[in-house]
Amino acid sequence: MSNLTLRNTMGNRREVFRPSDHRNVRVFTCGPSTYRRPHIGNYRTFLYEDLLVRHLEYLGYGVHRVINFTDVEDKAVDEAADRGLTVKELTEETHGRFRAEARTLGLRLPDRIPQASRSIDEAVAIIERLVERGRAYAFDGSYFFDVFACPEFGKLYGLDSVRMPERRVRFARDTYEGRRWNLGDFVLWHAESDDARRTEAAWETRIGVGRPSWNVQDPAMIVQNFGDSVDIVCGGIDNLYRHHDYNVAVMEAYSEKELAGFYLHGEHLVVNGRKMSKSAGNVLYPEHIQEAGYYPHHLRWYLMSAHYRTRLNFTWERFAEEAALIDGLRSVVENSPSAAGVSPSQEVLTVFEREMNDDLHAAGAVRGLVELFDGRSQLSPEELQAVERIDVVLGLFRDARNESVGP
RNA sequence: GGCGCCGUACCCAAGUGGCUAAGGGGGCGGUCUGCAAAACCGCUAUUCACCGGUUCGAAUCCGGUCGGCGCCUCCA
Repeated sequence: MSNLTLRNTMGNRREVFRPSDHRNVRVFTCGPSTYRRPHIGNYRTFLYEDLLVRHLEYLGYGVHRVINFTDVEDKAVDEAADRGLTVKELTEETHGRFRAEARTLGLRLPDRIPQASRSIDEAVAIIERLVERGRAYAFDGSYFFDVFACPEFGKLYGLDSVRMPERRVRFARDTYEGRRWNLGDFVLWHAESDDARRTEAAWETRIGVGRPSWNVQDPAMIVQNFGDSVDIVCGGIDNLYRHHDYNVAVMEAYSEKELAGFYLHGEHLVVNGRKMSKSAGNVLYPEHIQEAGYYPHHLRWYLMSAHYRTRLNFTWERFAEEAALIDGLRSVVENSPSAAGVSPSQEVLTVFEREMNDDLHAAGAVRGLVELFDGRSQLSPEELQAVERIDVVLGLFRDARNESVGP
């Protein structure tokens, strides 16, 4: 159906994309934290996922995308407890702001965003089955995943007996806090705590009173929305170690099927060569871009101006250059005469499809347009027609005739 | 300490085996202009951190060295 090639984190190889159903694609993407607001690096990840979904639709697939809120994880409970809120109230606050900012950036979101707090039954069912199969065990009201009952544990990250033998051996010998059997075992269910009770993040269930851990919330939402497997799992690179590999372990122990055909991981946005962090004081939010006099399309383009699997270094100097580039392109598009009934320029479509089918190289597609239109003041009606068609994916030009966009 | 990514001109950056190593910024020179700005034109890496290897051929592959960054704490 398409010539789309994607780099798959599983195996770290480029593979031709083929969903299990040749017409429909199931995409599972990790949503924002519910305990603090997303910064522009978070939005970079959501943007490449947005481009993935839009491009799959361009290629003719029906796409069922889930973006999730893991709203009962430890930090959400802590934050809610600190502020005297329930986790539900905290989630609603975050959710509203996220939707508003996403809309401004042109990120399309599903109408409904699943929440871990609404998939407790699925989480319990998963844990029960893992216990039945000897893959998980209870201790003092909590439940843990037994990594040694899972021979392939760590296969996504590469944590296997070939690459990290000492780690497996160490897991075999140690115990941790007298609770876990092995150091590598991870929690599936937290027994109820005072903070959890206070923030209403505890549920009475067949396996006890408590809440699902981060490691079982995604599997629960996958089961709730897709069943046993999906076509693509997406997220930021930091989700690879100890989140997606745990998801793989849990889901595959549960279903005895492969979780996903493809795993995509986006690299981080860094600022002046350093990772954004609260302690470094270099965290940038969309409002900082707005305050500097830029518009959402500048940020949207900037965040896609490097391939999603390469680290993007934010500097104001480079931001200004990229803003000038996209404005130049937009003004050419804006000055172009439209005409009904013309067929789109094949040359433009070819550049776009070549780049996007090459592991979603949106930056290459746009730079290809810049090269194609170099020195021109306007496009032919056929070229404009093509630009409008591919902009359904890129989302950079639609507002070219309407500058009233603003965060 | 372990694992991984990266190192292309003054700056940013594309390019992952083969025509003369994209592009942008900056700088320099020019056209235009009362002067300037803007715009446009031209110039700005015999070479891709360094050393060695593979190959007819390497920025691209392999080994090593140096340097930067990231991960190894529920951080997209």
